[in-house]
Amino acid sequence: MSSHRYQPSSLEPKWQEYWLKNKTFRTPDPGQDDFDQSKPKYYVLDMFPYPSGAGLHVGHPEGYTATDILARYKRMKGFNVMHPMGWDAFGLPAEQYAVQTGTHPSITTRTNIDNFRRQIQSLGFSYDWDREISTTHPAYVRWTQWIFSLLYETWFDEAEGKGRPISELPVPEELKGAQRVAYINSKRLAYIDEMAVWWCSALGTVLANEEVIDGKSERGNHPCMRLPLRQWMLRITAYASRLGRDLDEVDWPEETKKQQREWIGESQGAEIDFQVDGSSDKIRVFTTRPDTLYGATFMVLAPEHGLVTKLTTPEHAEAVHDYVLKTASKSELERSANKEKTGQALGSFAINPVNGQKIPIWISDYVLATYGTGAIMSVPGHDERDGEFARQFGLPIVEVVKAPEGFEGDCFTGEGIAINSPLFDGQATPEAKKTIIAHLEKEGKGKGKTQYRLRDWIFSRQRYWGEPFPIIHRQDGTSELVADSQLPVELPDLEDFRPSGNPEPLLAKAREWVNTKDSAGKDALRETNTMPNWAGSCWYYLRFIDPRNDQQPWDREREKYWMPVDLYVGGREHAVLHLLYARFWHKVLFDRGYVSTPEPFRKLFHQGMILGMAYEDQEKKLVPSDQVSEVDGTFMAHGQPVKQVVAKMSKSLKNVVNPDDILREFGADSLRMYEMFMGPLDITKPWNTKDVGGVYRFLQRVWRLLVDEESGALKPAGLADAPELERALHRCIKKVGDDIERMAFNTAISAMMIFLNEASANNAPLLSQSQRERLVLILSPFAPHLCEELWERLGHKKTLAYHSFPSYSEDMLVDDVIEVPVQVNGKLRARLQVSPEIDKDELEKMARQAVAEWLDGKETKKVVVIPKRMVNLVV
RNA sequence: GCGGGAGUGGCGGAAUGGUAGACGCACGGGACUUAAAAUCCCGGGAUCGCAAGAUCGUGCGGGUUCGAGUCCCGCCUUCCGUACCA
Repeated sequence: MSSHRYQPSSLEPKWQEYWLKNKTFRTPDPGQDDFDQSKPKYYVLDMFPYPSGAGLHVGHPEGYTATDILARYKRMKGFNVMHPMGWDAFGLPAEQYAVQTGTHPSITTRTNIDNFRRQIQSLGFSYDWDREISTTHPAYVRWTQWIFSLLYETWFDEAEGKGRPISELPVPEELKGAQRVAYINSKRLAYIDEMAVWWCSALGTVLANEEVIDGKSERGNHPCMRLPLRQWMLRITAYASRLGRDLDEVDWPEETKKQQREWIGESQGAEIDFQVDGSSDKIRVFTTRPDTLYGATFMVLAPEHGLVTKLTTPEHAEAVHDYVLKTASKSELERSANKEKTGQALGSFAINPVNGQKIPIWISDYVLATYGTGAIMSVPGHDERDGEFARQFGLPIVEVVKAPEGFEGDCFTGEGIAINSPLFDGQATPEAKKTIIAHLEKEGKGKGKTQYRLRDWIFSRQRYWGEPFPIIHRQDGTSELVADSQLPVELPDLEDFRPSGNPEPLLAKAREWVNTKDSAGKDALRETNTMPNWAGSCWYYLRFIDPRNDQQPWDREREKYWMPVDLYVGGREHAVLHLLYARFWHKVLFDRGYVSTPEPFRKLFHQGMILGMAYEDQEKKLVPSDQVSEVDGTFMAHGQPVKQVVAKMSKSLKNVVNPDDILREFGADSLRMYEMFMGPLDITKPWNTKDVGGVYRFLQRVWRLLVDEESGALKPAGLADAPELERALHRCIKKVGDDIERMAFNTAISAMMIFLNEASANNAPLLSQSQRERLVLILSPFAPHLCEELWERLGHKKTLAYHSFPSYSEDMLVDDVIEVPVQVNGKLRARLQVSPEIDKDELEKMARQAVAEWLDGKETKKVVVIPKRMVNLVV
């Protein structure tokens, strides 16, 4: 056995230590001595991880390797590269672990971070570790609270369409004292409101709308219910329009932009007031089809609507009460699963503002309390749901839009010509909308309105392991911010983290902490809610720019230089949550002059999910991998054959791949290479450990090409660049560079394998010193440990990380002889070896000769000759 | 229901409208070895044929084109997202 084989286990730690010790990847900032202003900047960011107890899984290194290749490549291309890593470490798992074991979340968090850092460093990523941050660190929490304070001190000026300091808010003069305070509070971007929110008793907290799916918590899948509670809210709706519009300006996947647009859910329409018959009450509705107002034959309120009790007549009271109770007890899932319409008449009537008709008022759970005004005008002739409801309960249907010829179906929901609408009969839908809106505005009965699906962000949680609010409640019922100089408000120590089962925040138990003084020195109480764990990730990309600044969240000059993030890589699961919240905070910071760009992330890329192998028995049930064995090429479990399929990695299927194991067997460079070689970065793909051997062998062959395995000495180099290899190398350099730029890492690796195959073929000439060096350089972003080692052995004293990426010349890309296919009637019949400079007529002549037997005696109708590509003869 | 991807060998995948299956895995054969591992070489889309070769072939059916995996129309399957948003 040769003693100088490629040994990642000894070579990789050596270089990881070297990089850390020499701070190879420290990034100088503007204003520092070693900062080079002449270079362009490149900020490449990973979505930072939540450091879970389970450690890294193979999905993490996928995105991290991609960004690392880009970071290393851009450094070699002469960019100042910002490439940081940190920890999104607040959140429920650490707290749930504390409930089970009594270990304080801060201890769990520290252990997990240490483990994550160790694992990430063992993969050789070129992060600037001097910029490491954790959202849980007091020096970070301080500025998260500072941004909250900024939100609290900002109001949204509709006229200017931007956030402004609360001190500039025009307050009506007649408002004094408590009224004045209440008015100001009602305009803040951070405000307290009582509203129906999702409460999850298993998690012991309320959740944001975005965190609840089908009535179950996104995390843990626990049932949630709606309760009216007093909560901190962030006025993200004020930015709805800009959050939608500015998506046009960023280079993001269309799917993601679309998801955000749909989440924001902008729709144009009108608000219309319906007078209640015999009462001064009005019911306000939102509709996107005000042109169908003549067809509104009844109204439907959400069961939770505030006027329900008041508008119920005594003879309907019992039935209405029953219906409201029934709705409240139904889970969201039951509500949406059952598409059959249910409802209950209230017994009272409203007046259709355009024709004075008396129309009945109903309640039904198909009208959502949380959208629009929680009430609708029902137009059963032109809305599917209203139509179903009307047929169910025998309510009148009036046609007010002419359906096109040949339209079949009960309900025409498209645009058409207005009929049975005296004010605008004959008008097309868009025109009719304008007419009716103008009419309603003149009468004071309605107005044009843009409605958003987006709700304000419920920002408080009742948990422990999150940022406390920098808020103090005074005795008189008013509140004040904790002074910036007093930040951060740190979490009190707590021993018992069990949820109380009621919506009382956990921090309320910390009596000594809660009791405090206000700025006037009077007894006061701290806010006991904590922030959701999105808070820390809303601005971490800004803190990376200036992570140790204790005077301000970041230096403005540095921010101007580094922002925006040039490339942001992370999973699709954050398409609406994190990415929308972060954009919102960024826009507020922009309006208030703290950042220089309206959008934080210029280009966004989602890596695909990595799935595991799984086995399916004949009943199509998945069998855990440890019960499966391979016998003569077929997979067997419990004596039955099973089929190999792909499925999500999960503990229960026993198919989770641990990067540590792969690393031990093949090394970090192979793991990196394999993750990139699996396929395109953005697609879902199955992990197959056997395939890692392929890239491992490739790296071994690179090693053997340069190093004598017997002696460990560098093999002799060729004296000059062998021309055929030189051409192949130029082609490879071009392909690798182009493919890195377009993030097609799999084909870049394939190109290097092709070059290696040529360079190590039996009759291949020796690589020259220059050729070896260039090979090492282009491979180095992918397999940095191996390449640093080879670089050193090639005689270099300094890291290759800042050496310029090899260049290629165009005329080296062309071969002396190329193969040109000849087709007859589109079918391949011959191949010609010709010079690329051959002229068209000559090529045609050669082609005719080559396929003479196919042309025999036939007349050529058409000849297509594409120089350097192909010849097609049509007979 | 709606929206968005994707369907190419045994598997992962590659192909600016121009030689389909690069590269890798697995598999088969061979070399080296006492043997194995490791390494190296050769071969693999299907069908027919001893072979040269021929025919078919990128989910299915049409179309555009000298030429379609790629573009257009209509389906099927599958994955992901979303769910009464007025």
